[in-house]
Formats: sequence, structure tokens, C-alpha cells
Amino acid sequence: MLQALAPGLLEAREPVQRDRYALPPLPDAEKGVVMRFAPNPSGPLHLGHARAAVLNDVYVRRYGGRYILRIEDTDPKRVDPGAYETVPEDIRWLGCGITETVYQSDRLEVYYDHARRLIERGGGYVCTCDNDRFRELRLARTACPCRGGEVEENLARFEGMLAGAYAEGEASLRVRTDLDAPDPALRDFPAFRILTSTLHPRIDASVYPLMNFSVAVDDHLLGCTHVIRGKDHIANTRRQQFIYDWYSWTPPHFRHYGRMGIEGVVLSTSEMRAGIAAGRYEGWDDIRLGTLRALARRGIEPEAVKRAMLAIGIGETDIQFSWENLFAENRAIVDPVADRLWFVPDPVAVEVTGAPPREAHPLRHPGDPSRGTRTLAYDGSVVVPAAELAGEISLLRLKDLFNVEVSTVEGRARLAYAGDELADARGARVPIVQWLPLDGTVPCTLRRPEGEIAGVSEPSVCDAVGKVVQFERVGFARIDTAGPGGAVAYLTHR
RNA sequence: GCUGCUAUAGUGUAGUCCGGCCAAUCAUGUCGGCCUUUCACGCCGACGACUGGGGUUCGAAUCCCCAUAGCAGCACCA
Repeated sequence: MLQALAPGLLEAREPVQRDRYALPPLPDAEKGVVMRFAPNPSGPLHLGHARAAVLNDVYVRRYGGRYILRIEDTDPKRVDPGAYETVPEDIRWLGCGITETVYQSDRLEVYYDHARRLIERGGGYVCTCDNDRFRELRLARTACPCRGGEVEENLARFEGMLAGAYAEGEASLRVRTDLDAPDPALRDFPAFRILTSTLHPRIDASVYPLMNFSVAVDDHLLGCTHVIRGKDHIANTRRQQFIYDWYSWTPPHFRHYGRMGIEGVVLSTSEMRAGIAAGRYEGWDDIRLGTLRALARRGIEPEAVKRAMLAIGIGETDIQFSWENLFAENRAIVDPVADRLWFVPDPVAVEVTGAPPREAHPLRHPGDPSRGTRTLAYDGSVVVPAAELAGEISLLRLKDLFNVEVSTVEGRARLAYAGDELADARGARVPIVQWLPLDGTVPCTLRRPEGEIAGVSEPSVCDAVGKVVQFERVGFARIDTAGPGGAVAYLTHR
């Protein structure tokens, strides 16, 4: 219509209707990309990891190419053996298109070999200085005594490190950078250390590469074209640049997104582990945690996480992640598919007078009647939420049943049949409440981060185990377990 | 302290590179209304922001400077 009347107007009014989930283009990506997600296997993945995993995944899908999952397990102190299982599981749940998985602990010889080459090029030296001493020298922009050594000597000392000639902490291999670098963090940073006090769960080793070395070597060897990571790595990117320079390698394109704070949950893996050990949390999927498995348990769809991350994008601004935004994404996904079910919180049993038994047939989904109805047999007594009887209410409608008058006799509420007409309830602007037959309920606990709500649900809750349903007038919930003895559901969000 | 990054409504985000089309986009949120046998979904409307101060310019959210704030790094962690 408008198109016909004023075609020009329509066009003018359409200013780049940008896709909320679109990401900016990557440079030099037209011929495909190689990207990686490189977590430390210290525990299950959380929302912070999801951002990196999703951003990289989406770019690989967009441009085509390889997506490497690189397990960065070069610090045995920060390896949780269980994470070798849980990390890939979480990645699978998120739906990332990983094409290959690499374990850094399998590649120690590669790193040793490159260490030798670095030394040969004059880019590395074995340092046996005391830590505090070195720190002072670095701040003073002064070379430490080890820095001037010959290549042959450094090579020999490095082999000594590998052969066990030095104890933990006695020697390290440093990258020769620029002592005048304005940022002290860049001056002759370490590339390898000796660690014997903690055993590695997968390998027998005592000389480990540090992150900046192994990451630079792997990114190059694995052919990474683009690296997207958090802003906290900016200093590392600069450090790694020195390594690329020593080998005359072309570095990948780097992109750093801002810090993401998450309201209300613990994100630190060590803190979560401590809480679980202390019994404060039930496990890694405790719904008060920010792990992906906790989200899954609550009924958050991976696609919702993905969309929320894409909406945030790769901006360099530090942001505060808001659950509201994630919930909105999830609601949009779940609302069209979730079956409706009645959950009566804090149920009160009440007798209803004046109406013979009959059946109610609420729709499974109001937007799709073809999905059918459930059957609830009213036979004279019902349970309703206590909150509905609390006020000065004189009239209610039992949903899909009939209207009732509310009265109080000797301190107890009683309901009396007040007609079938929906219009009466509408006209009186009276609440339409969920109810259940007194003898046809299953005990149901609705668990939320803020606490549990005891209630009852209709028996068909047992058919929905593992699914997200909508408890009408309460919110969406994932049915965790259910049987004749009772059900446990987790509130997803309202 | 040193080094660096960032700064648009409650939250997220577009616009910033290449000043004017920005009396600033979209989403979410909150409030109000409509629809509806759910307080869901949908629809309509309202609310709400360019950190501050200088400068350049006919014109600045956009460029420059200063200030302020937040964050990060300065680990033999990733």
C-alpha cells in the first residue's frame, strides 16, 4: 500500500536495517580463515568462554575454513583432568563447528625444537637470575648477566634444563625483546620454565613452555589467520609479536574484545571448585554458577547463548553482561515450542460448592491448538495458589473451568460456583488462575537461584522430563526429574 | 607507580575510520494501553544516552587537546 503510494518514502525510511547479530567483516578473510578456541582445561566452560567460542565459530562459518580447539594444558597446576572431557562436551552443546582438536601437552617436542631455533637466532637465552633481582633489572631497563651469553652456551644450558640439571625455579628461557620497551611487561619475558613439584596428568615433563611462547608457535604452525580474544591479552599480543619477529613469521590478524562482567554469578573456576568442594554448590551445574552446564540445566538453549553473544559482538568496550538480554533471546526460542502446564505454588486446598464434576481441557499451546489439550477432572475440590486468596478478592475464574465466588468461613477460604461465562470474569477484570484437582497432583519443587518454591503440578509433568515447559502465570521451567513421587523443575526465566 | 585500552539511555548495541542525511539506530528493560480463558506470545505508545571541559570548523557523537572514570598488563598463569 505505502509502497504504491510513496515508493520513495519507504526506501528513505529504511536506514540500514542492520542485523542485530551481524559481526563486522574480518580483513583478508575472503579466501577462508583458520581460527581457534584455546581454553585452559581447568574446568567446565562458562559464559566468558562462550563468547570467545561463539565469535570464532561464527566467523569460521561465515568465511569457511578450519576451527581448531586447542587445549592449553601447559601448566599442570591449572589442569583439571576432568576438563579433557567436559570442555569438548560443552563445546558440542554450544554447537561450535570444531574441525580439529589439538592438545598442547602433545607438542612439547615441537616447542623444545622451536626454543633451540629461537636461541640460534639470538632471540632467547637461559636465565638463572633470582626472580626479584630480575624484576629490579627489568624496571631499570638493564640487561641481566645471563643476557649476554653466547648462542652455544645458551643452547647447552637449555639442553641442561631439559636434562634436569636445574631445579624448579632455577632457570628459565627468556625471549630477548627490547629492554627499552615503554611497557615493562614486554621486557625479556619468559618462554619456558622448570616445574617438577606438580606432575602433569597426561605427560612426563619438567620443562614447560609459557603461554606466550606456545601460543605464538602454535598459532603460526597451525596456520591461524585470525585470533579473536579478550582485551586482557593485548599485552600478550605485543609480547608474541617479538616471537613472530625472531622467526620472521607473519602474525595473524588480532582482534581483542572488551572485558565482560557478569552480574550475580561466580565465574572464577577456582572459586567455583572451592565452593563445590565445600558443599556450597551442588556441582558444576549448580544453577547459581555461570557454567554452560548450569545454563543447560536451567533450560537455556545453546542458540540463545549464541545469539546473546552475537548481539554483544566484538566491541572493545568493557561490558556488563545482563541476564535479561539472554533470557529474552531464550524466551523467543522457547515460547513457541514449550508446552503449557499448570504449577500451583504454595497450594491451598479449597472446596467448591454448587458445581457438579466436569473436565477441563486446557490447550497445550495457545498459539497452536493442533497440539491438543490436557484433561483435568474437576470433582469438587481444588488447589489454588495461596497468593490468589490473599487479598480482598471476591471473584475468581478457574482457568478453562468456571467462575467462583470467594468467601471466608471460619478463617478458611471457600469457593462457590458463579457461572461459566468467561465474559463475566473479563468484565469484572478478575484474575484467571491455574488450579488443579485436589486428588490429581504431583508434588513439584520449583528451584530458582534465589530459593525453592514448593508446589504441585499436573501429572503430565512426568512426560516432560528434560524439556522446557511453561508453567502458566509462573514462568518457563525445565523439568529436571519427575515421577509419581514428585518432580523437580528449574525456573528458566519468566 | 609504570604501560596501554575503552568511554552512546538501567543493560547490550548501531553510528565514530571518510564531520552535515543523528532533534542519534535496534534490542532488552520499565510504565501505560490493546489482544488473549497465563502475569507468556503478539501489537501500539511512552520513558531513557553521545563522561566533563576546552579547541578546530559555517557545522562535531564523529577530528585535536586536557581532565575524569572503568578495565587490563607489569607472573617461572592462561
